[in-house]
Amino acid sequence: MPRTLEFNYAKALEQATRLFWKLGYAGTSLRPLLKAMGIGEGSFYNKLKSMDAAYLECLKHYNATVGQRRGKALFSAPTGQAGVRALFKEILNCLDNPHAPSKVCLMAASVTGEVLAEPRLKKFIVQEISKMSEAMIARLKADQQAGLLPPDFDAATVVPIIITYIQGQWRMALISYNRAQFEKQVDVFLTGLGL
Amino acid sequence: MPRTLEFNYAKALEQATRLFWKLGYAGTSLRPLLKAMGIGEGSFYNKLKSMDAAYLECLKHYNATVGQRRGKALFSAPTGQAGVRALFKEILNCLDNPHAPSKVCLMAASVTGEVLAEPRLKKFIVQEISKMSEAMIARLKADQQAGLLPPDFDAATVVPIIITYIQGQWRMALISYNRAQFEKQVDVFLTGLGL
DNA sequence: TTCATTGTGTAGCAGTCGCGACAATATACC
DNA sequence: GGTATATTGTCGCGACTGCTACACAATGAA
Repeated sequence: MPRTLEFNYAKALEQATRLFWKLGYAGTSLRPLLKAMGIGEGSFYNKLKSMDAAYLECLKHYNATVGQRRGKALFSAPTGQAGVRALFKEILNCLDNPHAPSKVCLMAASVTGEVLAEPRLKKFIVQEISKMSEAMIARLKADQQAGLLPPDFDAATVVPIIITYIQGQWRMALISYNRAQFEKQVDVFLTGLGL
Repeated sequence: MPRTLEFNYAKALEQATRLFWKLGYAGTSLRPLLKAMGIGEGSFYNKLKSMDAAYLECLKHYNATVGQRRGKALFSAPTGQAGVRALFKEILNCLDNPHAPSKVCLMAASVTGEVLAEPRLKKFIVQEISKMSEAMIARLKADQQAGLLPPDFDAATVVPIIITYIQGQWRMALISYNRAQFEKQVDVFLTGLGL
């Protein structure tokens, strides 16, 4: 019965995601966003309701694409230990990608007072981080039960440390990034944790 | 020969710092800032020239007060190793302070695309971080020469890892903070690094 | 006192903000 | 074809952005 959507929603969302990724949540205003998406106010508010909602959709889109690759790196490795190292390799690949709108992961960039002030955004971000966290804990505990990690290895403590370190990495990369140095630091860091 | 400043500059700067700290660089607009400082446009632009310049002054003020306490924690300890642990304790104290405008360190909160886009702000931030970094390396190397740390201890690699972890800590605290957990994680983290 | 110098308040500029009203348009079922 | 429904572009609202021009007030030196 209704009229069909005139613009390519998937393509528009991808462009929106890239702009948010480049300029940040607070730094992105409506007009440039519309221009990047190639649509007008009418279409935007018809489909996306508000800026906040649009940002949330972009976060979901980001997680379904870039985030999914990280999950894959973590899970397709033979062991949890190898998975964690593969995850870091994937992160370094992102940092090396010259086509990315920003060095910082869009998710990590959202860990800010401004973004977290929106309850629905905060809920989603907290959810996604704890999802990743719990998955990592599960894999490492499996390693442990298989005898690949010592019995006194405390996955529930180590994983938050890793997540915290990753958060820091995204930020530090904004200041100065050198792959070789990062690789060495990651190795020393993980080795220290017994991984 | 000139007219004297009518308002208390130090007090106004303190208030400005607190507002920037609370709302962030991009989130703080001129009018509320003026209200917090208790002055008008005339006085503001006469003394501070621009918003960017004001933010820089606030960063300097923050470093001279809060930042200085962290430096003290690092340096007044008997050894570098103890200094690092004291630094983390100081950070946790900040996270526990209910009167702070925000959980995140103002400096760490400035490690953002938006802030770093301003060359003068970026220069200052990079400078301060590398100052802290080099000081920490020096202290740990002194420990090493005194035989308190093993000869293969690589301060130049370990210190950036610590800095990175601290950056991550400020962000993670925005999501959920529990002192006991953080303390345990810090302990495991530092112990893993040989500290 | 006179005068140069600087601080302060007011008013307003030109632009942008997110958002909604609205008419025109295109679709799909009857 | 008629009609209900949904998408689209345009226009503009009211509020806010950082910033500046300008008149005026206060100061201290001559």
